[in-house]
Amino acid sequence: MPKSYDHRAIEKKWQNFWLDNKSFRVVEDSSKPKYYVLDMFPYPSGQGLHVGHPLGYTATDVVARFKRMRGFNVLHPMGWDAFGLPAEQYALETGTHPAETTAMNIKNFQRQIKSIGLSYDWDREINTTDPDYYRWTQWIFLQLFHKGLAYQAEVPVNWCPDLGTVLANEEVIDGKSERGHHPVFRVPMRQWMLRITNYSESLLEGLDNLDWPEGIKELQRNWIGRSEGAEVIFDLPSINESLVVFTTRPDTLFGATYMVIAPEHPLVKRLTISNKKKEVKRYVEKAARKSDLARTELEKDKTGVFLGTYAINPGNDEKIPIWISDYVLMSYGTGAIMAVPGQDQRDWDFAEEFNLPIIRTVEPPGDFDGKAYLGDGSAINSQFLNGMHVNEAKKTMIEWLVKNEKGKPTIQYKLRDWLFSRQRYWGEPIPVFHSDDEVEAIPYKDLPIVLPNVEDYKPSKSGDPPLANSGSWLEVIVNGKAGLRETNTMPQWAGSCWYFLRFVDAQNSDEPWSAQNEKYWMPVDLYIGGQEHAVLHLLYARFWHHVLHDLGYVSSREPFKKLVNQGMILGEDGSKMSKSRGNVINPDEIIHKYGADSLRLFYMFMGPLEKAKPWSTSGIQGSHRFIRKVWNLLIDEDGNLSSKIHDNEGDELMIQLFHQTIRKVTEDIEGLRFNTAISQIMIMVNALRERDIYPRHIIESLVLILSPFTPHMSEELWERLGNDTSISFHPWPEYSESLAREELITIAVQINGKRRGEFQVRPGVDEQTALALALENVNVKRYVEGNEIRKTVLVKDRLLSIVV
RNA sequence: GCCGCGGUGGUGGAAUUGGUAGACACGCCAGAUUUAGGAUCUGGUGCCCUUAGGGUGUGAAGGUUCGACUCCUUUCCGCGGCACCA
Repeated sequence: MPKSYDHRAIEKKWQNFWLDNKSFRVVEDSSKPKYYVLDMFPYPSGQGLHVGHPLGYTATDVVARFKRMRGFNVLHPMGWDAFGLPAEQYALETGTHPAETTAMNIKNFQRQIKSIGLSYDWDREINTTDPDYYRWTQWIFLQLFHKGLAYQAEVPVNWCPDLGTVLANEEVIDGKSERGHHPVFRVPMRQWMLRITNYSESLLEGLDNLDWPEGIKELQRNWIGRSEGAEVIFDLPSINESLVVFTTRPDTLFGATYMVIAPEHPLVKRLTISNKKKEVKRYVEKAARKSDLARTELEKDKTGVFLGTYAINPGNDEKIPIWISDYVLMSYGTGAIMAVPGQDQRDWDFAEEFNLPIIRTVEPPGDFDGKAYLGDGSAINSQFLNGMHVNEAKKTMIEWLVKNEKGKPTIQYKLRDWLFSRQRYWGEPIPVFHSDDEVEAIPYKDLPIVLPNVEDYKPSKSGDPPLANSGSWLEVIVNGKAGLRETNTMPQWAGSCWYFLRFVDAQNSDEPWSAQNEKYWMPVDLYIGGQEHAVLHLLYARFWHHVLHDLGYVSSREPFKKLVNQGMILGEDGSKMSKSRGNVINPDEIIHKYGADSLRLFYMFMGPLEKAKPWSTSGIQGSHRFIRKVWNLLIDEDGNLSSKIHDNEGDELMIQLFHQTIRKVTEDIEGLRFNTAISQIMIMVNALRERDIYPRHIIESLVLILSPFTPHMSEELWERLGNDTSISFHPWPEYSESLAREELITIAVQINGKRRGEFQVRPGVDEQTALALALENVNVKRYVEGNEIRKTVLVKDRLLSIVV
């Protein structure tokens, strides 16, 4: 039997108490202000919780507990993002059904999460692989489909043979799959796409008013990649047609000395003269075969082929040669560019390689020694633009283009439509069927389309999904029309695009959520998760939310008001935690050894939430030591409440410190500055320990303000202090500004900018008195004596600066 | 290359409408207690000078100011993201 604090017994006791009493079950209550605090729900992997997970979870939990004590009605839910590759890969290897693996992993995650003492409302737990959940994921897909935002297209996709699936652009990194690093190739296939590009502007604008880290907003802005420019029409006399190019620099039109179109461009064949056909064909085929990896590797050397025909530069009616090159992408703009080597480095490189003319149209500064000049300057060699600076020249040229019907202003985005189908088994079936070459929606009433049991999860080499072999499941008759079900499934992102909406009404079996609950809870007030979801999840979820808003299903345009990214927990050696480095810390072991409260407290004390910080064994020991210190403050060696606790106001200094502490802790938790909140509590505990008497009201408040961080110990101490209700909903202590004020303050004295002494005085002292008091100090006197005081500056209640 | 974030003791970090740099904690040193280890308690701890006291110090260099971790200029280093997007 441990003499002092027994974290294992006490933590178990209160975890059971909270679960048995459903302490954190929340119901809508319009008489109370709401607060929705959300974690990015995890993918329940076989590895169990990583040390990184509980950091964010603890932060939201501290806020949730704090807000409850402040009188808010707090929605704090948890769920499982359980569709996805690993369970399916595991099934391929072992034959265990992904549903089985998933259930097992979820159980393990639940156990781990409960052992941290997180205050979730488990009645709202959700699982994206549950038909009662994905029924509504399918429902939302149909909303998109009926709105024309989901469509099929034969598109070049990122096909990954090793994974047997196509991947989204976002899932391909340097030509390899994000998961597993397998090579990825460009192959045309029939795919489902979501028209996220219709929402480019909306998604961009929405960012402005969000309380998100600037970095994440910038990342999304870059991803959307808006650029303003113009479309310019070039005539193609050889085929008697014209071709539109996009440029951000219409002012450089007079420097366009050749044109480049993408190798995949539909006009390539017709624009090629006969004796170039062979060469062009070879180049086009080579470009098509190139994986993304190869394309990036060959970044340095420009390649291309002259087609033998010409376009007419609308600015000066000059003939310019048309080339193909893989540095022009079919997927951006119009797949064709006007090349202006004088003002674009890529065009310059190409022009140098193939001896094409270079005309500068912007005067570079005298000392400019580079090649292409991208900066501002006066226009030259540009007829009516000459002398104008870039911005004015752009404007003038666009006006000219419009007037002469040679072009118009336009905006381009880098954002592409979202490839939404996967040739995999473990995902939501797409609720449509194919009949006579037509695709039709499954009626809402027939949802969910439940994923059938199959024996073979393996995708075929041809790219046919596993569901293609699922026999009678495929056959469907809707309104007398027979057809075959869609065999592609949705990507893993689908379930997480709306889970925060399901939480507001998790058990509703008639609709995905009720308008009433949505209006009450949404938007999410605080969303905490890893930075790795900066673009993918957060952009997709915002997209769906914007659509749902346009359809009138949600009341707010943006789902997540405030977003915070927790920093990574590094290994004790300061590098990324990984099995191969052998620096992985297992949260289970830490909780067993030091307790959940120690873990929570240490996480919050380590440093700023957003920062990456190394794990520290002596650090967790320190937190554990502090917890025992607090315990020993209240509970004596025999396990009784300390006899030093008295109904007593406390001495003046203690009262002052007490109010300062309440103030700082309150403000710091509000601002998510947990580390400094804890440090302030430590200061108060240290001060209390020096006293012979512990004023009861201060001790009670101490337990209260610690409770968001160390809820188990706080509940236990609260009970031992004689309370018979849970601390979790007890009102947060108030502070008094006047009692927090210092009676006597220390003012530092600087002479010529160097600190030479200090004196104590009541607050609000004026400059003359301060100077007089300062001069009483021997050391100060020494520096001032024999010199003339030229100037004094008094910083109120802080410092007096004397210049001699 | 471009964009974003960061650089403060031996370590994690405090402190920014410009106002006592290093709070709090870890570690370390000394002492107390203990059969020993551990635990606990007390004191010390940026660096340099023997002390009073002084010098110096927030990646580097310069600038503004009575006063700069904080503002400005230049520069170095680390981390994350994007990468032929016309």
